[in-house]
Amino acid sequence: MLQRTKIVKLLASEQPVEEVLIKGWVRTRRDAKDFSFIEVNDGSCLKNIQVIANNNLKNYEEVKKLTTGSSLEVRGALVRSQGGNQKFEIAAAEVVIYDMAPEDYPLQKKKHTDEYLRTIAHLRPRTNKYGAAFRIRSELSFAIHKFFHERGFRYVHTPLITGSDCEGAGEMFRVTTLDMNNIPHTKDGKVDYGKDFFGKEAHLTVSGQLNGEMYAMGLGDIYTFGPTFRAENSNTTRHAAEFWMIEPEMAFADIHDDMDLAEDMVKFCIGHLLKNSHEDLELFDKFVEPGLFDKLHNIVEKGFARITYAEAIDIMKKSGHKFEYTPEFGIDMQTEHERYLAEVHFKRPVIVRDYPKEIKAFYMRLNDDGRTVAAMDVLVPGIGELIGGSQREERLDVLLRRIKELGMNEADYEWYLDSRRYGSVPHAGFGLGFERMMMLVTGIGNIRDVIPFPRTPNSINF
RNA sequence: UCCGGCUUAGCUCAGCGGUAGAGCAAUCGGCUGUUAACCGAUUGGUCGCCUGUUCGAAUCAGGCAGCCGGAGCCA
Repeated sequence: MLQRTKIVKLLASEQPVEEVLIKGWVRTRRDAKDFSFIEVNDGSCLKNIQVIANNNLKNYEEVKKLTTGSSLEVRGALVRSQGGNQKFEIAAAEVVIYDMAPEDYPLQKKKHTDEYLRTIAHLRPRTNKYGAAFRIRSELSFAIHKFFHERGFRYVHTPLITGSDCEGAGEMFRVTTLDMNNIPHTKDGKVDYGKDFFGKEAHLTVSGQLNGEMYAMGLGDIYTFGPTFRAENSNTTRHAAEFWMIEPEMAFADIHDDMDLAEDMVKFCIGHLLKNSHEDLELFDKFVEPGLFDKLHNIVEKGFARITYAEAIDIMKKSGHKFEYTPEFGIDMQTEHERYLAEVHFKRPVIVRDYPKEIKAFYMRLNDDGRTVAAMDVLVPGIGELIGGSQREERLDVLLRRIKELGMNEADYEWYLDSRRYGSVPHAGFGLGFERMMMLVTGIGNIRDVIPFPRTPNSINF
């Protein structure tokens, strides 16, 4: 029984092969006098393989009707091509048609806009661009795991449903099994979550960090890589309600170890893609972001700039550049500031650290100056904030003081505080938005186009 | 959520007060080792929805919806 061969393997062949079997979808068909050229793609790579279907095939009349999008298998010989655009092609001995795509197949053999393809997100992986994008997405995921695995980090699965409604990273989606048309109430008129599935309020996670820290305190170096949910009404090209995040956490590490890890990880992943996804990346360098390869090589080869928040403010003040929001110590950095630093001033990724404590989360470690925290953001050209991280506050008394200052409920964090009560150690970590990294490496400008089925406000099709 | 723009054939768009157009796709035919093939013909639209102005609205005004971009929030 002849085994199916993936097209990527056939196209890499050095020699003709007497008999091969391929299965895939028709991208386009062109008729010649006594035969038909069929371009077949099976998703294993960007390129199609050209099939020569001669009129001596017993179902040639059917083959001549093959439309774009139809599915088939072809048995035949891999032979050297007479045409100039490909080394090998398949001289078909048998073509078995699985399914003929009717004339209303929505994908034409021409360029479609991203906006249109978003309306048929279930079919867009069959296009060159989206096929390439999602092969890259797969390869990038693998690179992330490879990077951490090689460094001895353990992969931890933190929960997606959480009982603490105060992780402090944005609006959360409620998880409930209560009947929305018949909600139970307590005596004082509030919703009685005691009758809900978990016996208390539950939400989808906005971050696995707090759980991740607990595992770093046991396993040393860990990372999470999973879906995250934010119910923010954000309508931008860089936000989705469901996205994937990578969150490493290192025990016995400070903010500088954290920055090193972030920079190494970004460089490793891009290096991996340059090596393993070159053909797919070429499409993006050619049609999506001219100069993409230069940008990626630049990131891998040059170090990231590293400055403090105070220095960043200073650079912007002295720049003479006109900002809509004037840079002053204490402000939260705006998109225009991040872009100026990464795109105009440094022209490469820049890590900003030591932010005023007022604009950062409670768990970030208070610096000796008493007014900044050991937080760091990695800003990259074109994207803005790619990574946000910090050294965590390991001193129980300082952490408790911060929780009080911010008016948070200490009782909600008892389990978290235990890590500071029993064998507390300096530790640090960060969060990386996986889709933003996808945007960085492909040049794709909209987060909706780097995630298979995007979820954004008012949009949950497919 | 705020600001701006867009919505006309399956797709991409033109038309901007006088009864709807192009290119591509599709369909049919022709030619051809072609390569987003080529040549010819045909099909295809209550111009997003509602209301108003006007003798007359795709075109002007108002409202609504959807989409796109920017901002905020952040990953």
